[in-house]
Amino acid sequence: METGTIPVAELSGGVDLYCTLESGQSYLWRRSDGGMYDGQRAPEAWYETVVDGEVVRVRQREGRLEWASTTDAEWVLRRLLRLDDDLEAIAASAPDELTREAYASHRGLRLIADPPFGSLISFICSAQMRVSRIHGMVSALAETYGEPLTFDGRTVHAFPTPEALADATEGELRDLGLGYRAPYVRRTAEMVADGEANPENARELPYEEAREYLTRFVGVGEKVADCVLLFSLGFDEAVPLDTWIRGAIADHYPDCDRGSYADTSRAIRDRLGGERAGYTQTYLFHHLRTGE
DNA sequence: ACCCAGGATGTAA
DNA sequence: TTACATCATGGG
Repeated sequence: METGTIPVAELSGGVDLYCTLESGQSYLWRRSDGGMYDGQRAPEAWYETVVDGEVVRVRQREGRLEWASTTDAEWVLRRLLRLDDDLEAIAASAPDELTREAYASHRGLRLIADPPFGSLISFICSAQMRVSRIHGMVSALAETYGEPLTFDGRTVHAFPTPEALADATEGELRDLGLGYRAPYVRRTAEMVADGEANPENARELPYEEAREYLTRFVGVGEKVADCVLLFSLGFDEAVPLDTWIRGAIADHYPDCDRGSYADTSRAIRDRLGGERAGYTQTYLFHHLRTGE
């Protein structure tokens, strides 16, 4: 076991592990106390995930991030949690009063950079679901089809491989509570397993082409594609138009409603800060959804 | 019982 | 291109 610490004071704008990992961006972590996405902070609780077969565990305590892992995980954490983003500058770029309030209310919330396949399946599951249930569904997938790894006397499940999910039957997935998303997950996993397409391929494309590329996966429309681009592939300009953001547009940016997804997307992207509108969107989503 | 949740798909015009 | 019905499931 390797361990280390990262002083929060060294990070521009700090970090808040709870806001970052329980704001509906990532469903690939689990909290060691069993709870998560219940709206309750668990001070000093460990968060665990598996990346490339390595267990990574992290918690926030006494002004530091403490980590423990099967490998030297500091660079992994810096990449996953985007610890080198200049959060102070990003928050200072809030375009209006509402978004300033959102940034101020959730200091330390960082965008995450999840592994693409897990992010893709997570957001296929997210259709018409509450965040706590999405996390439950993804956890069920991991426990059922993911490789179990033992670390420090505990069992942690990796997110399933495309092959493992492609081999699942629709009925099995429905039994896990996926509902009508079950065939979407199975068929998309099959596409990746067969090499027909891969979410990684979107990384090299211009933003709107990348979004179009991802919609070839079954169960992926423009909104889910934007989530994968923003929360996994580093497209900070992506603004997923979900029910909460559409509500914000109706209440605060009515002139940005242009009818179609693509046109509304361009308008709200310009309004929320262009190249990093997605950062602002993520704060706005968390701010409005939690009511804090 | 009714409504809603980080929507997508298939069909019809 | 846009409009609409349909799709599961659990929690309020």
